[in-house]
Amino acid sequence: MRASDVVLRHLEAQLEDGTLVVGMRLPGERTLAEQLGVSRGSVREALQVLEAMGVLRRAVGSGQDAGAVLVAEPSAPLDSALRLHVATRAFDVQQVVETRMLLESWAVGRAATTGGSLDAARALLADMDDPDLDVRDFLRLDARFHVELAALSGNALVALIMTSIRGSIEAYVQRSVPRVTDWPDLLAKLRREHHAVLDAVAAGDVAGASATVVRHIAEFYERSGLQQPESRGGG
Amino acid sequence: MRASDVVLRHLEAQLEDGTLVVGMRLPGERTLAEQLGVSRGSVREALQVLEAMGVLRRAVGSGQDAGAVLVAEPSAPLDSALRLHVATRAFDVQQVVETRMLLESWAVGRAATTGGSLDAARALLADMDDPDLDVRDFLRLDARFHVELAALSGNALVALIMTSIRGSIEAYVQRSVPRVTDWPDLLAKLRREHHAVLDAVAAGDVAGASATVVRHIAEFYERSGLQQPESRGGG
DNA sequence: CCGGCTACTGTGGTCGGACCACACAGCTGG
DNA sequence: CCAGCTGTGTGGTCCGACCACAGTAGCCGG
Repeated sequence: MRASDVVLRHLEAQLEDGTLVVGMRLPGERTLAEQLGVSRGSVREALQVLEAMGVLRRAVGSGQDAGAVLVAEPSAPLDSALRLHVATRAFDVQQVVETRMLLESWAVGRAATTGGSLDAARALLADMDDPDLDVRDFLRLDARFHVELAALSGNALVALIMTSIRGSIEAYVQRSVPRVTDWPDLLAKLRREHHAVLDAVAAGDVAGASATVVRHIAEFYERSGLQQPESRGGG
Repeated sequence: MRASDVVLRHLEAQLEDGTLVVGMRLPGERTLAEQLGVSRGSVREALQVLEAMGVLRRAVGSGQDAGAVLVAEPSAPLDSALRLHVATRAFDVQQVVETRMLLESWAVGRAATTGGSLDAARALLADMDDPDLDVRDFLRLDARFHVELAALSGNALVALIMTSIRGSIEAYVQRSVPRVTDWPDLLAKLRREHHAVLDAVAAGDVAGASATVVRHIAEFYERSGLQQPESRGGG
């Protein structure tokens, strides 16, 4: 058992039994080290892992915001883990895209039945309708729009996985920009489809929303050269 | 920019451009520290994060297996991250179960169309048919069976998320054991349904496989008291 | 009495050095 | 030829020191 594992287990146990709750401040590194009988370096290694996992945030200085504060940022670890493992070629981009279609088609279908507020999504679409928008800015807004769609499902875990998936393939998408020959045409198509998806959600059309979003995603990846046409998923 | 971030970015960049590939050994901590102009402690903090992310494995001693070796264990980070964030109450168990139904129904549907070998899954079912099996051992085999189903979809990312989801709610499932009153009856039902799912997959019955597995999961969580009956997902 | 400047204190961030346990490689003596 | 010892490089751990930073308390001048 490594010393940093002792720290990790100690903190995880306190999280689980409610001794530590989100928003609370951890003791200082030196204090923690003395309490657990390990060196400050070992404490730091453990805290580094927890920070990477999105469980805490560290800040220097003094006052309320300083020190190690417990937070709940579950997207942080999934994001970097997916990115790292796409980098190690543990998955190919195609499987990631396939998973994205699966989750997103379910999410919009769910959103169509529950009927939360679509204001945020509509606002994003309005921003994206700006004809002077740079392609890369458009893609950034596009990512936020799709994450917003996932959030409308009401399932935080699905929304989180969607966010991470977008993040992990973000670099690939941005890199595909020069490969597309007719951006104006593609952008117009994407804008049409975005509105169609949101209209279907607003109308409560589950099947229509799901089908539209799957087609939308598949065709985008085909035209940007990131995916082979035959490998569609979702449903 | 923290010193450990310098190390992380350096290694991630080398992973991405193929300078580092899985199976390769990293330079020693002291060497890496000197190359990047940071202290060994900072290198260790970065390596600790990468190890938690399942990107490398560290071992003391000398020889081929010693040192920091690049691996691809994408399930490690998702597993601990999900567990940690369920502990911080960032998601409730119900959303996790809902996501599980979504992914697994898609996976068995996909398995029904692609038609890989079902031998491993059948072997697990044979083990689970042992009438002398302890309930907790049955649940362990059950977990492996469902992960195997997800793997049959051919999508490593979906299988991975499934594995992590199972891991994150494993403790809850095991804790529910005392609450179930009629285990023999429930076990018989689960066994019947497992065979039904696999038969549907073998027969290429996409809709049947998906519907069966969703019902199977939902009813298990209802009877074990982990989920409210009305919140079924999947599609 | 008030405002601004100035130490002071506690935080994380970083560094260098030292020592340990470990495991393999190679030498050495029987 | 083989057993055992020794050397070497690895990660694991600890210590002590210093830094930058950000609030806070207290001082000092107006």
